[in-house]
Amino acid sequence: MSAFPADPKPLTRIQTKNRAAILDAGLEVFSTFGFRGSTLDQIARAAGLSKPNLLYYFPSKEAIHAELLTGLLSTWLDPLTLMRADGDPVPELLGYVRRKLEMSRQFPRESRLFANEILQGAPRVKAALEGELKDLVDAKAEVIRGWAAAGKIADVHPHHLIFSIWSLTQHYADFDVQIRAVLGEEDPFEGAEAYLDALFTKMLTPA
Amino acid sequence: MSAFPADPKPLTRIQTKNRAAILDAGLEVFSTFGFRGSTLDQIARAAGLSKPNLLYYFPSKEAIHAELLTGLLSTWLDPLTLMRADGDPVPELLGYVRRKLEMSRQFPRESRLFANEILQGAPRVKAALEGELKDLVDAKAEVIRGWAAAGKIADVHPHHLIFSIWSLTQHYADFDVQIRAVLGEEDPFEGAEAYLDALFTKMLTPA
DNA sequence: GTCTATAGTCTGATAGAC
DNA sequence: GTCTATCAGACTATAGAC
Repeated sequence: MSAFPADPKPLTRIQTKNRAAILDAGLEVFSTFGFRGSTLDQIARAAGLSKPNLLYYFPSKEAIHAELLTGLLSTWLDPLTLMRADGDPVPELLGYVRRKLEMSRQFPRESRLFANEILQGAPRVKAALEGELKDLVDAKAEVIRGWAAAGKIADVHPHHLIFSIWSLTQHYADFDVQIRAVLGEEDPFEGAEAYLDALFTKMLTPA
Repeated sequence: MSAFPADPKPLTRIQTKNRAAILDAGLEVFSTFGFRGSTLDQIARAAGLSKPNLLYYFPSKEAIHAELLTGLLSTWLDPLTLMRADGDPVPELLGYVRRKLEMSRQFPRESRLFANEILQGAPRVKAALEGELKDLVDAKAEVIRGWAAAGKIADVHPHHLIFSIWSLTQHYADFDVQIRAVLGEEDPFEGAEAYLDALFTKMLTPA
C-alpha cells in the first residue's frame, strides 16, 4: 500500500541470500587484504558466484566496501554508547572493556576491516572519525572527567583511557596471528579477559 | 685486498643512494597499502625513479618488501631485548614501555608495515613469529614470572603483560589518523607517555 | 538472474637502445 | 645506469545470449 516514488523495492529471498553471501565474502577478503589489495575475483569465488553475477547485486567493488564500512561504524560504537553516566563508575568502565573485548572475540573480521581502513589513512571514514566518533568520545570523556573530579575513579586522562581500551581489546582481533604464534595452544581471550579486568580495576580504583 | 669468491661487491655512492631511496619509498607505500595493495609505479614515483630503473636495483616487488621486513624484525625486538633480568623490575618494565613508545613516535611507518603484514595473516613472517619472536617472549616472560614470584612486581600474566605493552604503544603509530581525528590539536605522544607511565606503575607495583 | 565473452585498463617484469 | 617501448597476465566492469 505504501507507494512513495522512492520506496526501495523489497528484495526476493534469493536476492537477500546472495547479497548476504557477497557481504560476508567481501568482509572476509577486505578484512585481510584491505581495499586495494582485494579483488572481485576473490570475493566472487568466496561468495560462490560468478564475477558478473556479483556485479549484478552491487554496482562496483567500492559499493561492497562502502556498505560494509557504514554498516560497521555504528555497531562499533555501541559498546561505548552503552556506558551510562548515572551508573557506578568503575563497573561501567569495566563493562565497556568487557563488551569491547567480546566484540573482538565475536567479530574479528570486522575489527580487521576497520584496522585496515585506518592504517591506510582512513580515506573513506575520515569524516565520520572527525564527526560522529569524535562527538561520542568527547561526550563520554566528559563523563569520565566528572567521575574523576568527584573522586569516584582515579585521575586519568579520559581520551587516553578510551584509546587504551580500544587498543587493548582490538589487539586480540587484529594481531590474532601473532598472539597465537606466541601463546601456542592457550586460548588468548580467556587470559585477556582476566588480565584486562585486573589492569583496569587497578588503574581506575581511586587511591 | 679481500677477494673471497662470495665477497659482496661494494656499492657505489649512487647505488647506495638509490637503494636507500627505493627502500624509503617502499616503506612509505607498503606501510600504507600493504603488499598486495601497493604497486611498483607508486614506489618508483615516490623514489623519483622510473619503474625499470627501480627493477635494476631490486629484482622484484617481493625483494623490496622482504628486505624491509627482515631489516625491521630485529630492530623491532630491541626494546624487549634490552630489558635486563638483573635490573630493578618495575623500572625495567617501565623502561621497556618507554622505548617501545619511542619507537612508535620515531618509526610509525615501520610499525604500520608490520601491522599490515600481521593483519594479512603474516604470510611472510609467520615462521619468525613462531621462532625468533616466541623464543624471546617466552624467555622474557620467564623473567617476569620470576619477579612476580619474588613479590617484586604484582602478580600478572607475563605474556598478556607483554601483549598489552605492544598493543598500547603501537596503537599510537598504527591508528594515528584516528587518534588525531579525536584529539584535534593535542599532541598524542605527550599524553600517551604520562598515561602509560601511570598505568603500568599502578599495574606493576606490588600491593 | 546467471552465464560466456570481452572491452579497456593496470601491473609486474623484460628487451634493448643509449 | 637509465631510459623508451612493450609483453603477458590480472584487474574492474560491461555487453549480450539464454
